[in-house]
Amino acid sequence: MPKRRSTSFDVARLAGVSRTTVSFVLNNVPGVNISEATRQRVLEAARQLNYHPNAMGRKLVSGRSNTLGLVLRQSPEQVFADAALLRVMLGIEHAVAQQGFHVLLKPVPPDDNSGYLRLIEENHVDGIILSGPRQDDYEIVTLHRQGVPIMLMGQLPDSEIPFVDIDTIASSAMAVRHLIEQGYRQIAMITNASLTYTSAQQRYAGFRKALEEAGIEFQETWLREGSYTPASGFEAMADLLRQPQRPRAVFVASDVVALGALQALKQAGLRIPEDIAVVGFDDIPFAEYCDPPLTTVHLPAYGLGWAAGERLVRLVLNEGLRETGLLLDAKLVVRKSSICQ
Amino acid sequence: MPKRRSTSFDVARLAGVSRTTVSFVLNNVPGVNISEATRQRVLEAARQLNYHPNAMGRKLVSGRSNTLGLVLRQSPEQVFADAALLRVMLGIEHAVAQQGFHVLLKPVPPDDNSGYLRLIEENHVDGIILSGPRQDDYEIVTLHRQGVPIMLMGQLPDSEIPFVDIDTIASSAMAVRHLIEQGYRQIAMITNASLTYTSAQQRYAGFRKALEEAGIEFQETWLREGSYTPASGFEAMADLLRQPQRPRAVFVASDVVALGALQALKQAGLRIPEDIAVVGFDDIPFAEYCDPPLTTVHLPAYGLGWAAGERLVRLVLNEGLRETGLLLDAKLVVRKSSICQ
DNA sequence: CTGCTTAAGTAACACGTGTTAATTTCGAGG
DNA sequence: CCTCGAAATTAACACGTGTTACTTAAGCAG
Repeated sequence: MPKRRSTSFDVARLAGVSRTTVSFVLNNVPGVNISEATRQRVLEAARQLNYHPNAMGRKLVSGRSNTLGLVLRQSPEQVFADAALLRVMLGIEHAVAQQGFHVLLKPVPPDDNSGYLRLIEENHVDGIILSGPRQDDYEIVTLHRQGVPIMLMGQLPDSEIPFVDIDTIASSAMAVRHLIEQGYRQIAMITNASLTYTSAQQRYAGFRKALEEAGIEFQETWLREGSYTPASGFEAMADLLRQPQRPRAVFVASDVVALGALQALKQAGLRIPEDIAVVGFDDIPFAEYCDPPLTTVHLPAYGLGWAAGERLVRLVLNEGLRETGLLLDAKLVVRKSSICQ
Repeated sequence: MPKRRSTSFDVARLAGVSRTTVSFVLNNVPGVNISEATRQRVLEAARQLNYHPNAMGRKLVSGRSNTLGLVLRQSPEQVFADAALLRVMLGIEHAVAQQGFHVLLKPVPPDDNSGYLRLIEENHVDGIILSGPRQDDYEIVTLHRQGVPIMLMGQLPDSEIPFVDIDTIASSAMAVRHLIEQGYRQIAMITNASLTYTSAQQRYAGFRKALEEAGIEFQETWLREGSYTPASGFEAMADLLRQPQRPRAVFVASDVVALGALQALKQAGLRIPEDIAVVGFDDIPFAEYCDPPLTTVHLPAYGLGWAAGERLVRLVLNEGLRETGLLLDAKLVVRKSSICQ
């Protein structure tokens, strides 16, 4: 039971060569000549000592930590409610693990704008994936200017920072178009979050776009703001039902919020979709098991994470990107909540 | 715009002292005498150069990385379905961040038993939090024997490895007792996972215990195995309903699985809780917004994470633990699915 | 045998820090 | 003026690796 971890020096001594040779052999350095005999001797010695190069020493000299920071700017409540986040994380991890990178988790509450600076100041991470970027986040712009590799999940208007996102406007327009094709024309909307968030704005824009294309005029009184939680959806929907004129369909720009909205509808004694149709957004795992199953826009969460990770690694390795932004396609998943038989 | 990060050497030069003095001042080393004048000069120089000690160098010499690995042994599907995981993660992060530690995310599929060995072999992390330990996971036992700090989330029978968990047997017994107190005596169970998992076994044991205490004899035909997903719950419940004799209540040992079960009940035209009562486990955020809202055992996910993180840090810092295992209390959340008016 | 080229291997430096042991400074007591 | 001890500061080593420049051995043509 060897207490001390064995170093490259130990391997060198056992193999009867220099430490340099060990490094050459184990890293397969190209353009260096090592005889097959010594190569085998080194490999055998390394195996025998169960040698694994210490990451620290390696990092120190290479200047790279082979670690990426995943920074979550959402508040704890939002994080809890974000069912897609886990899939995003797995996507990131699988993508970067292939290149030998690791993922460091760093939640930073919205009111703390410098909490993640240390990660790169102290060289803890080589780059940052920022989930839920906020418009007033100047630090991230500064960081990007200084050349720190950054990948946004979601977009930040008027910035040159690379990002990965879905084509939100097109996707939400697709969802609303689906309702229109089903014959609905009196359509309300509940947003996923306050309209100060980029993503909320875009989902709203798609809604407006689809209405416009169909020549349907928008009812200002049929817009409500959700805020990530089922509770907010419940409130918004209850408030909507108090309006003199009741919409025939609702586009709720978040499945989580839609869960609350569904409950409000049931409490009001309304049938779905007979009395009022509902379409959500995100396709959380439970959307399929709602009552009724929820028609929604499938967010390719795993793919988003994968793309973000893969692209950030390219940035760190200085391989460059073809285009700054990448927009993935979302698909509409039609279930019972919007199909009036 | 200084391209190169400034080092402690730069600070030393600017302050006109040696690098050693800089280290002493910035680390507030006790028992060393530094005149107030030079102390201020060093601090000012550090501020002026925006100096932050490079984590690599620090780690190399201290032998500690100040990073903990969060290893997820569940399959991707399980991870997706595990709604509590995010709260656990946040709990861990908040607890260890207070002590200056970071969290590295490392999903390791069940069929890969050595994927996380590198994390500690290469000294990437100082300790490991293992979520979803498996019985056949010999590596973790070996690691523990070698003195690697490890904290389990969940228990591993016949092992001395420190763990954090809820008192699962008591908690699930509490849930079943609640049903019994409501007057139900014909109670079926759907497990959260295959009974090869410790957690599934314990939840089942609690079920049996509550029945026994109430003098109710157990019906072998009323037990079904779920496997983390709503789909598995749907199947299990549908199969249960095919039995000649129908139970009057069901204890589903996972809210996620329960969602599928609920749907199966509705498709069969049964009313909840009038025809059949349902109690879940975990209290996922959506349990409150099911139809009907689900009675369930509230898993203190954030607290579990926090405790695991805090205790692992103690292990890493060699502060020792009072007891190997820590059992947190879970609470029953009574909602409509089990209250027949 | 000489001179040149190539294969094989290594000494030495760099990375940025923490820490021990040694050195210098300085004031006071004799 | 000398000495001694405490206060203040630093030289030097350690951590474990990657990499450059250099040395040695060997092969081969002339």
